Amino acid sequence: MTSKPHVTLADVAERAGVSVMTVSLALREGEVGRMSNETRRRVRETAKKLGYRPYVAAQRLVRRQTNLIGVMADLVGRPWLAHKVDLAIRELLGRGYEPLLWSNEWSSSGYERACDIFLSNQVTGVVVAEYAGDLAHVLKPLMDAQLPVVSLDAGGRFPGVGIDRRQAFYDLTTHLLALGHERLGFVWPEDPQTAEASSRAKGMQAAIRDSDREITLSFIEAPRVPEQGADLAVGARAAARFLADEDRPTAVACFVDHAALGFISQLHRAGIRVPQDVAVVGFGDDTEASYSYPALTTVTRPFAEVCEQAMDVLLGLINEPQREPPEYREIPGQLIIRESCGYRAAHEAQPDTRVQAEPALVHP
Amino acid sequence: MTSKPHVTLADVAERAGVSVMTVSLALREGEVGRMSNETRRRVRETAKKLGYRPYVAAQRLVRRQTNLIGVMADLVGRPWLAHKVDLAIRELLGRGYEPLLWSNEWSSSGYERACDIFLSNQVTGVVVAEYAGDLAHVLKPLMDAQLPVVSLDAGGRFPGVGIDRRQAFYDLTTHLLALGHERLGFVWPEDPQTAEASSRAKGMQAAIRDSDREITLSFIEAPRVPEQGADLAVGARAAARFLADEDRPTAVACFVDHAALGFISQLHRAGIRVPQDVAVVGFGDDTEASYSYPALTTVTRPFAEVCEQAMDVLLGLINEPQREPPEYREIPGQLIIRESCGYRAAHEAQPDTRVQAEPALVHP
DNA sequence: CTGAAAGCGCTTACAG
DNA sequence: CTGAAAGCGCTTACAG
Repeated sequence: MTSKPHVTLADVAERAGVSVMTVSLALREGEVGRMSNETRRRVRETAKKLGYRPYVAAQRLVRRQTNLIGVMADLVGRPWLAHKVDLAIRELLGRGYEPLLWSNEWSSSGYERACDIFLSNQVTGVVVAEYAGDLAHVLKPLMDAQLPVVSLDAGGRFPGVGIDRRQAFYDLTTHLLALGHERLGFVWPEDPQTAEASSRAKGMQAAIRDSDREITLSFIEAPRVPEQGADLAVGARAAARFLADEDRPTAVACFVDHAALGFISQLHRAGIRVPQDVAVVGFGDDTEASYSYPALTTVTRPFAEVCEQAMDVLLGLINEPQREPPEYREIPGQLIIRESCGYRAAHEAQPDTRVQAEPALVHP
Repeated sequence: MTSKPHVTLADVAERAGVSVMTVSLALREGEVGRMSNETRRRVRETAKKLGYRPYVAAQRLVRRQTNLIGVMADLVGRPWLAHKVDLAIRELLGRGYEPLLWSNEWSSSGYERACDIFLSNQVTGVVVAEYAGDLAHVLKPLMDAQLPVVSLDAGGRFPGVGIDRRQAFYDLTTHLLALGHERLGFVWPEDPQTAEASSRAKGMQAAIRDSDREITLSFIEAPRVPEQGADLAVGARAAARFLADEDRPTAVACFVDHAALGFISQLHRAGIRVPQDVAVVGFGDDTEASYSYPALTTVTRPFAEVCEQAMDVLLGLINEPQREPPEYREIPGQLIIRESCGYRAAHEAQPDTRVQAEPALVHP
């Protein structure tokens, strides 16, 4: 109603009978000692009584740097992306920064709009939490502005930290081979990048090479349609192709847990048992993976470490711009053995069981 | 590197040989006609060449109102919350506002911090997308500042729009009763609110009353631990209680889809078939619901309508503050019949099938 | 059609 | 220990 609905420094100053400058100083945290305790106390009390809150737009205008960090991600459709962003933002807040979040589905312009918003808000750095094909090109405005950009498990075109998918699939494959499987499958979405070219496939192939055995690896690619639950759908579509195959693999690794869940649901529907007829493993250790039946063997995403280290990298870029930026590096996850690969009899296992041991059962 | 890394209006003005005022005017969208096309063109070209972007902090400071809307939610743990927030933000952007998102897990202070941030940024309105027990108390600072607050499916303590859970469970129950079930169960998390007091239970009881039959309804409450996948865990824990029951219900309605999925996975593990031995239904139509086995009978959340209408309410509160705020209202979802209630033989059904018809099979 | 002045709310120097 | 002055980048009146 009133034309000036908020309380300003000047209001507090007038009420407390001091200057604006004194109020500003009194309300600051660190600055103890330069001011009489009596004045400080009186000012703070007045500010509190009036419900004063500093207006950040004014603070940002006058300070040399904002404490804003742009965060680019897709929040929808993949629960673990929201989780990753959540952890990253907590790290930022813990270091005194504030997040300016932009999710690419919020506008049809997506990344372009994100860059606009970040630059118009004078962010001091940017976290890219989402891999996209032409990232380097799309983020050019940020590079032109010489903004520090960090990749949060979004590929190695920028300094940052990510998850080692090659290692994950190396470990999954090694485990499946130890169980006796000789015909492996790999489920992957039809993508700009082919299944063979993925780091996951390279991990599988390396494990096969290291086993010194005769192993076949077949790639099962299924179309990905942009929709809610796209990964589940990829798994379900891949199952149709798998079922049509005459010489089926006995063990299938899916590129993410949700694909494995979609894959398994279609096998069930076709009367094929997991793990008795086919072993299935995923990647990511999504919460659904431990509450499905059978519970999914998978590899964790070490987001906590990834986020912490990536934010360290970002702060390094911000605070020491003259230093050579570090290389993008990857952190390995942890193999979690549950029911879906047949390591334990299904009825023994608990949904939450996290076994880290040598395989005991051997597949035919 | 340079102490003034960004281009300002003054820079553009100097380069184009006009005043700051003229640049400001030339760069505005609507203001065509008041300025010579030649000047406008030259200024815009110069601005583009220099890479000028207005600094929003300065704009906000000088304008009477910001175009910021605070959005409070939990982004993590429940994929559909991210989806809801996503839709709401798209609505906001389409109406010329910008979102200032705060997720309650980002800080231990949660809501309190959210209010702080919103007020410090001088938002013109707030969307509350997350139901929490003591909401009215926690949001008091917002009310004190006379900010328009809208509930986005977050309960009726504020004007806004939500989903009609009572109707959803009325419809689910009516369907189960038509299938012949007489012993029903309702899975609910242990909560400040008891199962009996929930609007879901009221919907079930109303459907039972309206059926004029002798129906038993038992409440299966299970502890909820704050963790990733909490709803799945509630379902799994409820299953343990269900299995220990001597006189088990033949049909169980779970408060959300994820609880149903957790519930079903434990039944499978115990060798109990769904839907042959027990019918299970959920609520929400999460993507996992259509890709599970059996695919889940459930009720949709009409988030698109909810978000659109809630944002209309918010804009009404902002633009006509003198008018009486409208009542909180609820929109019904749609019953989606899939495999888990035994309506169709499991092997006939497709994961995506959305049948809207009278039940044909009768239990038991 | 264009410009000089004032001011949004705050902080950073610099005086006293 | 406290205050008056200048200014961050922009827009809103108001002159010419």
